[in-house]
Amino acid sequence: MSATDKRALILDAALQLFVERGYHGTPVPLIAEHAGVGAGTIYRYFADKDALVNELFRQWKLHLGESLLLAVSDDQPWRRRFGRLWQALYHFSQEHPGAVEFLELHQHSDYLDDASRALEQQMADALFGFVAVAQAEEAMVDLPPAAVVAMVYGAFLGLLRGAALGWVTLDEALVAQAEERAWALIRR
Amino acid sequence: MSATDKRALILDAALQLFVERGYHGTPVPLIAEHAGVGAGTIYRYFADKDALVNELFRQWKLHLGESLLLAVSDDQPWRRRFGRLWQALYHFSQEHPGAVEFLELHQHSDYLDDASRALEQQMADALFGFVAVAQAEEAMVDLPPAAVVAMVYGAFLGLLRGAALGWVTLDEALVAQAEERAWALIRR
Amino acid sequence: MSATDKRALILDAALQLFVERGYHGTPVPLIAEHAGVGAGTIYRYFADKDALVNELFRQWKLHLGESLLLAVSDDQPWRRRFGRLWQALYHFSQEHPGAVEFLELHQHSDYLDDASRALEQQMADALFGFVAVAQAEEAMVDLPPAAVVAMVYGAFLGLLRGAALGWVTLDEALVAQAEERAWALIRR
Amino acid sequence: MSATDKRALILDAALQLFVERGYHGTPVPLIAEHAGVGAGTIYRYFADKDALVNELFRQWKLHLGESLLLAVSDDQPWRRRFGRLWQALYHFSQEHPGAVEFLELHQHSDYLDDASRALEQQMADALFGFVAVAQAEEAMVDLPPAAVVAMVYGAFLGLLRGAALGWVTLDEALVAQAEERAWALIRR
DNA sequence: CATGAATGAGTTTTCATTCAT
DNA sequence: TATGAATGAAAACTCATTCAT
Repeated sequence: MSATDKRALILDAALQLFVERGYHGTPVPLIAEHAGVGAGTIYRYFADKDALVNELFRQWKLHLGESLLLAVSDDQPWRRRFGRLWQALYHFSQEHPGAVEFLELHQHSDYLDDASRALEQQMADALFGFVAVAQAEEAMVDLPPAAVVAMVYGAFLGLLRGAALGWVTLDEALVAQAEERAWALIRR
Repeated sequence: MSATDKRALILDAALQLFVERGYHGTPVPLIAEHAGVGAGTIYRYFADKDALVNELFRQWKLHLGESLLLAVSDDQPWRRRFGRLWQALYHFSQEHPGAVEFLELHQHSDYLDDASRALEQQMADALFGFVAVAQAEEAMVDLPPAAVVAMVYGAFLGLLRGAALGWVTLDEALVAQAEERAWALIRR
Repeated sequence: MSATDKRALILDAALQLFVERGYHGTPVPLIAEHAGVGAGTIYRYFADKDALVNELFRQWKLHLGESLLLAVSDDQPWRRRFGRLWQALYHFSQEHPGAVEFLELHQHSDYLDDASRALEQQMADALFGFVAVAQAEEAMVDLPPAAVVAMVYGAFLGLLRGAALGWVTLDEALVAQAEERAWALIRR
Repeated sequence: MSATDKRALILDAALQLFVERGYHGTPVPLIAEHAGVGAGTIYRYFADKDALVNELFRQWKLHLGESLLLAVSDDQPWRRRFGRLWQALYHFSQEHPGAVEFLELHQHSDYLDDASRALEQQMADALFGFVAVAQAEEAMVDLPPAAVVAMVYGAFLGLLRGAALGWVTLDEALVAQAEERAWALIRR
């Protein structure tokens, strides 16, 4: 097995466990066990547990950010661009189970370092900018862009959480309906 | 100081610390320090740390549930009833800082006991029922009730999170606008 | 048992173990066991193992320094003052077994902090000053004061080491003879 | 590179590191890194870390012993023989930096094996014998031979330590003066 | 009742040693 | 033969919980 594989196994195991049990609730040896490696091996790839969680955060934040930016980059009507964003979010959450939930776990955390916080700010600013442009073209409701993003993203996270709790069954049909409602939330 | 006071001091300190640092990230002696009591004293009021967090969960879940049910219990037009619900949520979050955030921290947690989970289910069912009735009266969008609740509650939590991160300034005006948009999200 | 007692028990146990096994060769739980306390207790009195060894170093460096300075502070002939110094060193080493050896373990150590090093320098300077004054009065050989101190102190440490290895039996008589020879080493 | 070279590289790296950080404070992989070999390679030349340190000890103990015995083997006046011993010690310490210090690190160590201890005893006995003969010829002070060796060797080590701490600058001139004083220490 | 010093089980982290390449 | 990634046993350190005061 290559070193890259092992690193990836560790990150994957950590992602699932952090989502299920939280950062402080997850012992490093448990991550190792789930990754199928020795406990000491984790410290060959990450300086410490903090470095691991920060790398995980940045990896998924970047990955999600790229997916979302790609979705809205086309020159399309705003309704269509929003639809692609919403679908990208959905498909990302399905293809990378736990990743979106993980990114939300850590909002106020003591263990996120400056680089992680800076990246988070950058991603947020990109979304705020997207909303601001739409507002300038009178295609989106005139709330502070951060509030628009917060509500839409919050609504999506609500669905994800509902699915995790077994209250909602997320499928293409429901997500399409939800997209319609989310658009109603923000369209002018 | 009465015993009730001390119990309340402990619960209040625990609430703030759990929100800031998470359950596993908060040492019991730190709770004691913030509460202004001895570490041993906590164990005179709660069997262990698990019992404390479960009691806290149930206390606030009940409190929030009562506030929300009270808000929608009047016989009013649905738009009005939704508005009262939204405002109740907002005022609750302002009057009890941390409580709403705390309740969301613990969705999949290992440490919530059966009683807490049952209570959570009960509260959720009450909200789902509210939505179902509104749908029966053709006042609300025809999504699964759980999805409606998830999106609206998620949107509100998004605003709260945005406020905590300093991205949004929550005030009466913004919350009223947000209410309007949230209604757009769910109205038929 | 008072907190001071426990602190002293820990310091005493650490002194003996560090002399026998070295700093890095002594696990904290072993210190705890020898002190008759729990392993966690050590961390109530000392921030970490480094803080413990530094405190130990400063305690004995100060104590030894006081004993030596007291010995030479009287206004006496130089031969007599040296004799008192030598005897003080001997009695200190007998009354506080391990302390002198411990102080010599740590000459180039990574774990001594700035305060410990500063104290060491201060004690050394005091001895160098003592020699310089004796030289100014033409009572002591005209080598660099540091060299004089190094040789005399080294000769004493050699005896101590010889005693520890069972090669020499240190008693009043031998120490008195050795004092005579050490004076021959440095007198003008 | 020959096997002998690699073995020597490892021993040299270990010598310096053990002097700087102590045996227990020196990780094997660090020795490997300083030696420019792989960590696993060390175990092709030495059974384990203990075997390495014992081999190092015996190598330098033998080497130093030979140098000292060579120095005193000539049939010369005792003052002259002592002078050659002292100079041999000095030159050995300069030509093999760290070696003399290393030999002193390990006086009471748990990790020295029987062979190393026996060798140490043998070297000591040789020196004691040298002193005993000198005493028999009434050329040396009538202390126990071990005490004479301990004081002289200790005085030399003191200078070495003083040099390492930057308190003394060891050069030919100082060492010659120090030799004079050391002789004063032991001559009848 | 209230406390906080004490503790040992549990956590993070290190490192001597092995072994597949 | 040489390597260095991998490991698990052991180290440093934390913290939920107890109990003497």
